[in-house]
Amino acid sequence: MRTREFDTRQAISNAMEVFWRKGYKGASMTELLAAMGIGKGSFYAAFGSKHELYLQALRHFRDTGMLFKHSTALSEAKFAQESIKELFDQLIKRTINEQKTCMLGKAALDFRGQDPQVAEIVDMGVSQLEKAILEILSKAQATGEIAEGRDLKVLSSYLTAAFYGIQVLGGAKPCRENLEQVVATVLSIVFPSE
Amino acid sequence: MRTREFDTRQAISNAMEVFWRKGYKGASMTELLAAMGIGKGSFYAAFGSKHELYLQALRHFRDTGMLFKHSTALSEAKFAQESIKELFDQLIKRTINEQKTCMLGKAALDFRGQDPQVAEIVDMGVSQLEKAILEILSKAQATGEIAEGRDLKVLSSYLTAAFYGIQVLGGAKPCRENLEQVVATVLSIVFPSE
DNA sequence: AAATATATGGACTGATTGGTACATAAAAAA
DNA sequence: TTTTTTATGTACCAATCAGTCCATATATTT
Repeated sequence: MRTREFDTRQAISNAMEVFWRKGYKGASMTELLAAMGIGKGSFYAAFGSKHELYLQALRHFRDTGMLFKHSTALSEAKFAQESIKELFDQLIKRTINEQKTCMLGKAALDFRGQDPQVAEIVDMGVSQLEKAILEILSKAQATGEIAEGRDLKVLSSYLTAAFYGIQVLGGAKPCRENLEQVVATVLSIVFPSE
Repeated sequence: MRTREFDTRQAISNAMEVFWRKGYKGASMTELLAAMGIGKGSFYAAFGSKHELYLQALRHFRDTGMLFKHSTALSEAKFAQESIKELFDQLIKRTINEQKTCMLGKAALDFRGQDPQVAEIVDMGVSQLEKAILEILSKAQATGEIAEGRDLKVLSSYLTAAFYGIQVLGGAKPCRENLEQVVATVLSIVFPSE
């Protein structure tokens, strides 16, 4: 036996960064290998193919809280409105400053109806976001912050859609003020002011 | 002189379909030429490069009402709510049935901050959508369908964001019923029921 | 009808694509 | 220490990539 000289997790993480920035087709093996810091031999022994690596990178993105950082901290905030606001604030910051959008959302558009494996990962990821939001809203409903009788599942889908819509709008027109106003409008239906 | 044997506009339209389905990198010249029905010689004489063709395809998409069909009919509907509802209904239909999303939105994510030429076309296209929505809302405000004092610019940005968000959500989770509920939620803030 | 000018298709280019084969290196097991 | 087993780097592969070149075809102009 001979031990592996690289850290698989770290390699996937580095590859993810490349896929995130350049997309699947845009990322060449040469570039990926350079980012991972390994040679072809090691790569194909460990991962099998570029496509397989991409799936791993997507899963890594989904499972390491890249969608929204500090999700637990978010859901532990006192008021749901704060949590959700914070989620969108982070989103705007990333959209404007880092010019990065959710890798899963991009994958959803790139592979729509073409790759069942990608579809499953994306579906799970989006469901995860919806579920996290739903949990926040549920607590809020329990404490009276949100009125009884409102359909929280629909609301969390609604917020998820808004989450992605803002990324596309921000990609096309990176104007912070505009995005903030849109967010305020989005939230006004979840948390009416009067 | 020798006259051109193909219709430039038609060729661009055909190429657009390929780019629309497969993206920039995903569309090979071989495929594009086949769709356009011309040879390499003619192509490079007429268009110069793949990138140039892509820009033309994007402009074509933007300028031929691919975003939402029958835009004039939409804005001539009696009630704004009907028009906007129709816009989103068409969107859901296309998202679910044809699995096609707005080419400009995809371009915005694919090229964000990387290609100024693409950025300009996308920006114009999105502005065009916002403007069309704004016009509908303006008429609605004039007739009292929308209350005075509401910021229509923000509302139209909000609806545009929703427009794109629904495409991503629908790409990830193609469930018609869910999308319809989300649309209902989106519209409820623009047109409150009571 | 001859001259001109441009469109056309196909052969060809070098670079790059993702992926394979294999000889060697090295660590664990014996 | 020797054997075994796997990791590694490199040379190599066919296929495909976008793009060039050019001889030929064809329409317009004279």
